[in-house]
Amino acid sequence: MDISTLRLFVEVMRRQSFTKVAKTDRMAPSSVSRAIASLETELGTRLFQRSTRKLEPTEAGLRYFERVAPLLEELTEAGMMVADSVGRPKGTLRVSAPTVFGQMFLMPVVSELHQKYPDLTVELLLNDAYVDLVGERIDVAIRLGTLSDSSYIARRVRTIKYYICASPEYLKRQGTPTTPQGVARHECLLFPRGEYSLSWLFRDAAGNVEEVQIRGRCLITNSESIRQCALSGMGLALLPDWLIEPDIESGKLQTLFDDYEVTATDYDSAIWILQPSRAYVPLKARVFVEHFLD
Amino acid sequence: MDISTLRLFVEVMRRQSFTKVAKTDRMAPSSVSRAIASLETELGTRLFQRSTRKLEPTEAGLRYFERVAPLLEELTEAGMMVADSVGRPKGTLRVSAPTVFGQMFLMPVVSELHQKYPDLTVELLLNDAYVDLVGERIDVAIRLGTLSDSSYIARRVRTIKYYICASPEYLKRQGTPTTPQGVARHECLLFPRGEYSLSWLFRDAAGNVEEVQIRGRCLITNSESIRQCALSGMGLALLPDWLIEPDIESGKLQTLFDDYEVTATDYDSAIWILQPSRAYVPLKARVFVEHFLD
DNA sequence: TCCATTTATGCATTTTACGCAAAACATAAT
DNA sequence: ATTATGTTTTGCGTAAAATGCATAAATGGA
Repeated sequence: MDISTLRLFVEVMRRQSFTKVAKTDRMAPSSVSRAIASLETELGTRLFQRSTRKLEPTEAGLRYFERVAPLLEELTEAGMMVADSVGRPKGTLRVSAPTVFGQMFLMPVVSELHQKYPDLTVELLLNDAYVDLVGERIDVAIRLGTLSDSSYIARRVRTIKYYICASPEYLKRQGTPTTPQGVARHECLLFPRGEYSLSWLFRDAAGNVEEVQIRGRCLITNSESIRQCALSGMGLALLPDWLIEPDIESGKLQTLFDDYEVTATDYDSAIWILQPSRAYVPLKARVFVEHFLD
Repeated sequence: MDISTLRLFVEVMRRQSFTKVAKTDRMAPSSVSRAIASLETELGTRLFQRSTRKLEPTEAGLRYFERVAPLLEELTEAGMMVADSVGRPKGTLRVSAPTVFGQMFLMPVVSELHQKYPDLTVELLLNDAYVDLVGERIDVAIRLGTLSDSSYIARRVRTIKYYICASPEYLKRQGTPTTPQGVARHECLLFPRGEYSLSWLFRDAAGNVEEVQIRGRCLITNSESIRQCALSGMGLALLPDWLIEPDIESGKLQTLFDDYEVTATDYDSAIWILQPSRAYVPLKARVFVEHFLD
């Protein structure tokens, strides 16, 4: 019995399709079919009840899956453990991160790692949708904002400070608001995340919170695009420090209300490093986190 | 990576030799060598430091072994679990038992199982030396006497009663002893187990214990041979009930001191069923135990 | 009834595994 | 030192198995 056969079995269980698994594993569907069939004859039981349109795990298949899947996890862990004993990270590291953040801060880390460790391959999965770390076999993930699920090991890197900002050209044209309530009279670039974010919260040094209703005709669910709009003088925007720091330094954006703490949500926002909780954290993951934190 | 490769690795770790493993697995030593080599390249580390005369596990090899060996156990367990879900026992059952006991009581069980379950193979390992259940992958073992090690699941079947016995011809010729001390004047057939057994202990109905020094010029470490000697009228023998029951019924042997409890050791002796302690006891093992207990 | 989709199978090709023989090699004995 | 011995490794030819493609079969929905 081959371990790759067992991995295929687990994948088919997860994806509920031979062809899908075959596609992502770059093999012929017939190979998957044959692999499962061989496993079935070896075990002496049918693992899936399958027709051309449906693929349904057998009772026995489910039980086998529940026992085998964690064993495969541990097996790869054990393999990585001994592989790491040579001292140099190797193999493939899968990193998940928000698109823009990854482009800005992870690309340098990746190239650095590539230079330093020639046996290491890095897969950078940049997308802003939720991804299941264990399901997608992610080693390290960067998350922004507040964490929802946390069956993972989470490490808070730092708090994100949000700035109200605009281009100097816009401020010269429309004037610079001096009080929080003054913002309400400005055109604002909004990130419509669900229910809230039609108001911004201003917390002054004394801790007093003031909520200001926001007006704006441009709502985009992509902070990079909002930044572009702000740069072109379309209005005020509330953007995270990491995104606009270069623009502030170059003077292309100007920040307002620096001595306030401004947020669109009432949660505090941070940069997080997530890792799937497992007994052994592979060297490649440790090295990546190290380099990311500088 | 093949699971059989991992099994080979574990076996080599246990046996500390490529050739020995190859021999018991009926394959060429070169195949073992290549299997280990492939595993090493896959992991990127050397697992054994080997010369032509020595085979020494690497630090990494030892760590890998410690993690992988139990995983393989669990993997086979999982396989058996689903295989058992079809209801009929199948595969190979490995049973260990003392030689004579096995010949007398296990052969019928085996043939019964063979008839009832055509997909079941039984390996009956009859030897009187100590065997390591997990190392030898034994499913069920029958042990007689007192248990020493017990990291296993032990089940006491029944107490063994020992009888002083002799052939009628011998008793007619030499006379029948009527008191325990009378035994001392007889020629006795002895089983020299280590230090003790040069005296027999008589416990009467009231619980009083009397120790009698035994004299005998025939010492054999095989109870079946002692039985043969007793049958041929060479003297008194202390033998377990299960061994001489047919002889008693047929009248070829006659028992003495039936209302005493006679032993050669001060421990009480019993028939035990042992099973390696594991999360899942395979159906074939359960069925064997059932049939053995009638 | 037909269509779209998915699994299974036949077949040809490539790849891999296997065992034998011989070599390489380290240790023990002479 | 030299030989002897048992063990791992390698070369090589054969055998077996895996793979992909093309195609068939089957099924549920339009």
